[in-house]
Amino acid sequence: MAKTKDENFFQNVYEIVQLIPAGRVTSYGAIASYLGSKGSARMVGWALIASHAKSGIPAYRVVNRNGLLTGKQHFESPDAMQASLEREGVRIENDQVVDFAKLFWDPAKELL
DNA sequence: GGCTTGACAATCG
DNA sequence: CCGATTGCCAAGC
Repeated sequence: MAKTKDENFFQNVYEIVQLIPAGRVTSYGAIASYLGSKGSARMVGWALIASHAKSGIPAYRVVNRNGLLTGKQHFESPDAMQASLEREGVRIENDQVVDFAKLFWDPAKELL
């Protein structure tokens, strides 16, 4: 395996996303902050796009700060993200996670 | 090597 | 309350 420093950032994102418990969600900013690149939540989103090439990355558990399924458009189907979340017990309303504050999973705290 | 884009976030109007 | 703008950082062209 070619372990280049560049993949480090992506690898970190993949690991965190896979560590998200079912029925829970987190935000890009939280992951970015945990990685140290706080403020650059976009990088997390970019890594998630790359994660699409790799199976086993539940990217649907990652939503924006408002709990809005902004990235659903990047899935096979715009409804796949919501359907997957609802299947795990997460209720979605108007493309937004219900009780997002309760379901929010912060790696900096949970993985403390 | 520089400009553009982007699954965000925060602020301004 | 909602639309537009800026900041952030890395990848793509």
